[in-house]
Amino acid sequence: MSEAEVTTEAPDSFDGLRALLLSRHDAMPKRLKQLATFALEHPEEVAFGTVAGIAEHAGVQPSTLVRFAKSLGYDGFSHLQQIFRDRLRERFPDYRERLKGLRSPEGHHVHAASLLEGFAGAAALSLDRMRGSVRPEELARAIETLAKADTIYLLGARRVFPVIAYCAYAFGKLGVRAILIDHVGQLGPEQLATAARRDAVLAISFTPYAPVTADLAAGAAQRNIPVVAITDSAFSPLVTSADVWLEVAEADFGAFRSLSASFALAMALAVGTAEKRAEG
Amino acid sequence: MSEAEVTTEAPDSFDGLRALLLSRHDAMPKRLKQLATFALEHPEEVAFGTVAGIAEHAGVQPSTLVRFAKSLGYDGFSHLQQIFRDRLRERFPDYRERLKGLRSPEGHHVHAASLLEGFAGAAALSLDRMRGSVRPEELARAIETLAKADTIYLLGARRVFPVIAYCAYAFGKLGVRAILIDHVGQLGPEQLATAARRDAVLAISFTPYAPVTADLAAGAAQRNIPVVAITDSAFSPLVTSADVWLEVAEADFGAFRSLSASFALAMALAVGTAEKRAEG
DNA sequence: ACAAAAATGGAATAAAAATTCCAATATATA
DNA sequence: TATATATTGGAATTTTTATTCCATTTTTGT
Repeated sequence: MSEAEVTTEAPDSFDGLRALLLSRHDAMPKRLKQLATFALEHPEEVAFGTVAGIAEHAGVQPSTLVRFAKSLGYDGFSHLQQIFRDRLRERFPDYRERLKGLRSPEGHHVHAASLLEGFAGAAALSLDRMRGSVRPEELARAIETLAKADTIYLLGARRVFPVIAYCAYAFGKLGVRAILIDHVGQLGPEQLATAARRDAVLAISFTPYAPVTADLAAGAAQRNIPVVAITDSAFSPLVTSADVWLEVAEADFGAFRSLSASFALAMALAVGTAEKRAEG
Repeated sequence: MSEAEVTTEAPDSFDGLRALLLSRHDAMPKRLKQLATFALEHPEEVAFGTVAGIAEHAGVQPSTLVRFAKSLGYDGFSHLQQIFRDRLRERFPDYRERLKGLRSPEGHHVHAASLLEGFAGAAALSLDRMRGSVRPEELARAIETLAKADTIYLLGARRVFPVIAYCAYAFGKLGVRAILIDHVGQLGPEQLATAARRDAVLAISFTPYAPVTADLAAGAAQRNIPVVAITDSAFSPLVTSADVWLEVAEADFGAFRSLSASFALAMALAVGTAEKRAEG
């Protein structure tokens, strides 16, 4: 930056800093831009971390952090960090204020926010419950089964379709061959027709169990294709078809159930499978 | 302290620490008692301060602070300070710590159960963070925008496709007309072509932003179709196209980010929209 | 009141962290 | 394409911060 520069900036509030970062962002050199993004995405890390630690996480050199601070008009990194710390200090009273605001009979803000709280709460509860219901040995067996398979067929419909769609993304990223049965044009059975014994099916279904999923899983089991199932109770139709099954009971809020625990479990299966394959 | 002591304490949560401090308080020597009181009255100062600074404010010697920490069973002041910092950071310090421990220190194999813990932890962390980043007024505005729309077009690709797919399910259940842009046959632009001013677009995109999503959202904005966006930073290309945008920063574990917070937010939007319509 | 043990203050030392500096690389300008 | 200019990486240095140590004071138990 040819030294100098800096003109009149160095905002002393977090909001001011964010504004400056946003306005300058496009004109910044690569590494500084990287830091700007990182700082806004991980403000607590900047508040508490050390130059070395933050630099590593953000993928830059320590010196770049100091330069970054100076280019914004601060004395050095420590000065910049102060802004982030001040903001965190303020957050406690802020939060209390916000809760107070929530109760105010101003109507819809309140309601919208409590909806969000409700869904977040249900998700957190589901995650917590899962600790008790998924047994490590079963999980390990499920991973083994998937790891041995040539191709993994992903089966799930309606409410749980998002989970299985995400599996397709994750397996792809991990280099594991997987086929998403998406039922386009109601071609589910045909999409699964090529599956053989050396493959495996990962099926997910919760009450009210979508008939397609149960039927296709049963068909696969009859053809001796290994089936790994994620479902919500021992009464699920998937259980009879499955070689290994994992139990997940999602909590609900209003009419809608969370999917958070299922996602976490699905991701663990995907990464576990990829790791297992890398080993052997 | 005749050296020794310490027995089995060193609580790793703030609440545990407070309990210990209160129970021991009466039996403590003068200066340590002074510090116990100070620490509980000025926790943020302990979280952010330096040994010298805190010592001065509390009216003791720096060495006393170190002694204080050790008498509670910690390695030293820095260790004690960590407890205070974790508390300020969020209410899930255990998760953060656990995540740190789980992150494979290179080549180290993480077994199945800790994978699951890791993903569950990332999800919980994301949910908790969302409390801070989504502002109730913005959420209410987003809901209003969607409630006014005739048809809602759902836009999201790759990693976030599951979220938008779930929105399609939820809106359908709730009797809200919504169209999922699923890009089958790369027909995304055509699927969105019928959208008009009286409609609205709900778009989701996180880093690395899928170009289609940004492009289609920008196109919609140019045609004066209201756009509600869920994204992860102010730098997102969606921000420029959006009439209202909501910020969600998902935590990651290994190479994969959680989607839990996004799901909770999407569900809140869906239910909020349906309720708003039912009202008037 | 006396000895023994504990607690304290403060300087000395060690450890950790921030900052500076310069050579190497990349980017823009003519 | 050549030259100037900006950017970056990384080691060296300085500064800050935590910790240790020991002499002195205070407290405790007899």
